[in-house]
Amino acid sequence: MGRWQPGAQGRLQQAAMELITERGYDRVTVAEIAERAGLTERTFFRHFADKREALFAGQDQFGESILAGLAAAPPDVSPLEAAVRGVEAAGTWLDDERRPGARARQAVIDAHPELQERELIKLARVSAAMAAALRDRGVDEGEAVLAADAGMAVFRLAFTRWVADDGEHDLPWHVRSALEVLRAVVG
Amino acid sequence: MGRWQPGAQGRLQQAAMELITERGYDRVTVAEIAERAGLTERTFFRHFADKREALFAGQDQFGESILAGLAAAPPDVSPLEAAVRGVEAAGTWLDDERRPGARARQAVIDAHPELQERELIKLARVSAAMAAALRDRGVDEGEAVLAADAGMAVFRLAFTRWVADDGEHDLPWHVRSALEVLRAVVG
DNA sequence: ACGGTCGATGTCAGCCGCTGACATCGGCGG
DNA sequence: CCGCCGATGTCAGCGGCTGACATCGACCGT
Repeated sequence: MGRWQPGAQGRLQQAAMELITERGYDRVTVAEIAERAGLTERTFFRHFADKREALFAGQDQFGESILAGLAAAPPDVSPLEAAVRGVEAAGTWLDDERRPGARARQAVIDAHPELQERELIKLARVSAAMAAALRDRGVDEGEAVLAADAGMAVFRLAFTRWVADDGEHDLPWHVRSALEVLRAVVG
Repeated sequence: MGRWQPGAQGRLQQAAMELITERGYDRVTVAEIAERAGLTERTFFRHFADKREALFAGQDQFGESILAGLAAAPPDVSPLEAAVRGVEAAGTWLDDERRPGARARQAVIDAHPELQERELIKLARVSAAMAAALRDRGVDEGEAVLAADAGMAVFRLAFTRWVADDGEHDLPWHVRSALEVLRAVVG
């Protein structure tokens, strides 16, 4: 056995989630999170760039699965369809097993503006990456940006409904459903 | 003449903008901003909730002009058209005279992630307010959200192009232009 | 004119997020 | 067995932000 318990980062994430759900984000200090994880405040900041980030680790995989899904779309589909294939792929990553965790996490985020800010910029960066990928496929700049933003808007509505949903439909289903709503609104 | 020079808030905003463009956001302290404005750090925080907010005061008017524009749209236009009328109205508020200021401000924001976060949540709140206004008009929940988000996406693209534009077109023109792009992408 | 209230500001102490610099110490390769 | 490496601890310190209390000119009513 090593000098340290393994899984420091995971323990920090879990401790953060627990304490924040118990007391609320701003009534928990980083030192307390670290203490519950058996570490020091300084070590917390070696694993996460700031306090908020402890709740957003793993989001990278989410963004990558979207980009992979977009890249896997045939070259002849429309830009919007390609973007939707991306968020649909993320929908298979967020399967039913992850729904309770996603729900709890979203409740925490919805209750704290500073966490909403962080989530928004993460989504905006994914959207920008989608737009860049579409441009690389030869899509015009403006169309790429709007297709990516529209795809992300579809995802957000789908995700909201999936989180509120009691297991009747999976996330890809909600994505397709939201896409139909978008078509009705714009078309 | 009063005990204090008038326009404290405006002086703080100007001082913040100057110092940040000179040195960059994170190399300026609130105490320095306050000092240049002839005030103390504590007073800064009586005018602004936090350091970032000094660069976002006046945004309320922007959001209100959007909502006013939306409310002024005839009841028989489509939800998306109503949302676009809103952002178009904001486009008349951001006239040619304000373009240099908007450009400088946007350059500062683009250079600092924490400011981007703040901008994103402000736009998200305006979008949520637009969606609520559309719901009040009798629009279905999902359609309202997507129409508002789509309208905001159109605005963001239009604003980006307007800022980069050398005065050839005004913002409402860019809004209509971006809307056509959206229709091409989704339709 | 006077006294009292009000409101914007100043002052001060203090918490917390976050960082740089340096020390510690077990694991592991040579 | 030695020495390097890497995760962690320790410590000092800055800057954002807040609560509590003091200050003092303006304004209002008498």
